[in-house]
Amino acid sequence: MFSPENRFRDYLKKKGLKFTPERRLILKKVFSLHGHFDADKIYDEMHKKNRKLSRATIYRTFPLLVESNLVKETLRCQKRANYEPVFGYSHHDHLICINCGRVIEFRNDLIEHLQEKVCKKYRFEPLEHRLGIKGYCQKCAGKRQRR
Amino acid sequence: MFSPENRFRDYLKKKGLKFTPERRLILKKVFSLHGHFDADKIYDEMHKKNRKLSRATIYRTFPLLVESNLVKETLRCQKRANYEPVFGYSHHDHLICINCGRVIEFRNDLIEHLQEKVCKKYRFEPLEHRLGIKGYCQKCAGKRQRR
DNA sequence: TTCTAATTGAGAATCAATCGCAATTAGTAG
DNA sequence: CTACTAATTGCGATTGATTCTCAATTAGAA
Repeated sequence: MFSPENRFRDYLKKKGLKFTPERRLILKKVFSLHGHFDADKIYDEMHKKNRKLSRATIYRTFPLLVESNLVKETLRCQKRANYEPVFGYSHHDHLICINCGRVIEFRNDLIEHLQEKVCKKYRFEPLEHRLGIKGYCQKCAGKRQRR
Repeated sequence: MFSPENRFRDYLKKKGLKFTPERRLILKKVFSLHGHFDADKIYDEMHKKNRKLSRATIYRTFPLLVESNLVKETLRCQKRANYEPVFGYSHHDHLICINCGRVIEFRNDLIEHLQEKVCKKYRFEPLEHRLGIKGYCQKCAGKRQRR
């Protein structure tokens, strides 16, 4: 009963917006990629499959997906905005290579637990957190040494 | 003996670069602000004080300040790149109240340590990390309950 | 089936950041 | 101190991502 599409339809209806073929396609593509994506990625994938749709539509659809809590924007490492699905995926944090853009996902329960403790200490009620570590991945760190 | 300027001079000399008046001015401004800044902030501050210098020079100087470990780029959540000084400032993370905007700074060495361990595990060379927890501060959480 | 507000695509506009180039200059070597 | 040269500057043009404008189209309620 619960699927990204259902949630998206509900959200759109509640807002008086329409569930168009374009929005359905973008939604499907987003959830078929199983990972991070950006506007260009979606654009290219669509055009590869011969389904043309404009960049404007893609850029207009992303905020709706975020608002309906289906995806979230990740900490941006480069210039372009990057997203990842949240519906059906569990929480994790990121290592972001500032050279090649590679993103390594990790989950550390002890860190999560300590965050909760910090919140308790300050009587802070957490809703969401982001932990991003920027640096060089193994490959790029190696290349740097050799310079 | 150790000052941002000394460190910057050393860095520039080591790289065969020059310590120009423009670079000195930018450096001074950056460290007189005691907080986050971006290219436009520096540009405006300069022009307020009647010291004109071009945006290009500012954009060209920031990477040098980062490379010499005087400032760091914060993980960007908005469009424009944002920086903060590191020389003379100690690391901290943030609890951010999404209701009143209050920012609580905290430091937890165990979390820091665990982050290092994660990096080691993935052979990732960390340069900078940012942990932000969004939610409600004590005051605002209280108000919410009563609603 | 009708009607209307929402949506689309295409291209123009915007905004941050970078680049190319001619004129200038810091700082080293005499 | 002077000459020299590679680095630097400002300017304006350029790039690249994203947003906007607007006429034509369409989802979906009535």
